[in-house]
Amino acid sequence: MHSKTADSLQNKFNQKLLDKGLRPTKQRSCVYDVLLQKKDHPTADEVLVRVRKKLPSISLATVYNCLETLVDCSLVKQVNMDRSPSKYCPNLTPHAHFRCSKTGRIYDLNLQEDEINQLKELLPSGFNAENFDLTFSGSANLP
Amino acid sequence: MHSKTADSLQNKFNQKLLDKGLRPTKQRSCVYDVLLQKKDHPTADEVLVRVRKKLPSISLATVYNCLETLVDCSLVKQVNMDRSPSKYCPNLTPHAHFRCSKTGRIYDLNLQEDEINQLKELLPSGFNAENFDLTFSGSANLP
DNA sequence: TTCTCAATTTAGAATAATTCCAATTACAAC
DNA sequence: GTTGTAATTGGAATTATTCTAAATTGAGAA
Ligand SMILES: [Mn+2]
Ligand SMILES: [Mn+2]
Ligand SMILES: [Zn+2]
Ligand SMILES: [Zn+2]
Repeated sequence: MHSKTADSLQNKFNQKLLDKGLRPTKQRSCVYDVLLQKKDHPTADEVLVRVRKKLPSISLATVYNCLETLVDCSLVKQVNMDRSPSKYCPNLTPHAHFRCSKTGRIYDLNLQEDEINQLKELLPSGFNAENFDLTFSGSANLP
Repeated sequence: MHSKTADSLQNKFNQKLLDKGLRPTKQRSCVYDVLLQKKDHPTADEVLVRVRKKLPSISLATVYNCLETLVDCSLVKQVNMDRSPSKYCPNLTPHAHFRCSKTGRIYDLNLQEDEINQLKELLPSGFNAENFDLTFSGSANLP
């Protein structure tokens, strides 16, 4: 597969916001860019620090507002683990997460369609899942 | 299998606490009993209300302390969903959760050993999971 | 272009779950 | 019974997030 161009991502951003009657402001755009540039599941605080490199006067309230808007527009996923601060992820494909207990680093584990079907087979009859949340934790020994 | 008697559960409770050099106090015992009596994943606030039927002067701080102790002793699991208050569950067998979006009710989905192995097969090599957290949400249509 | 006005941003206050703290109480061992 | 540590308690503190009300922005109307 080809990776998305900056332009096609920009178009997707504009489109999804306009679809909901919302404005593609520079704050929203910058928050979204920050998430695309380093896909490490930052918290709102970390997003604030990164966005301020471009928009030094943006407020934390606005970062929270923008993140909520991006989640509502299905441009970003909100990721919650235990009771730690929410993290944000621009990977919209169905995926699980792995948190390394040593480093705290979070990895995306992309899932194939058949793997998702396997997951849903865990449900007894009568249960109809629209969503799932799967997080592993342990140690990652990567090359 | 036979279900555990009240006595054998009492023994397990005493044993696990004593193993860690902790006292099986009436507050800890009562919090644990409340979780066993109605396995509906109550929050700390809900546990407080139930425990006060037996111990009217117990404090919320003590409920939090007791729940933390029970989790540390592997008598109870702490269950977190999104950013809602922590819930507590005495089911120690590996299981997933299903939250009905209509009623908010939470169901345990017990998993067989082979199903757990299936889950761990989702991990690429280099990832070693000690734990997993699997939560479905959707609508439950039960008989 | 200027005007208008709803949408957005902003700073700071408020909220809510949880943790911390310092004082009291309980209780096991001596 | 005294002592010493663990546990409980009420209230203060913490922290992530949401709310509020005022200022700013910017797209479309005039
Ligand atoms: Mn944060
Ligand atoms: Mn609660
Ligand atoms: Zn992710
Ligand atoms: Zn459970």
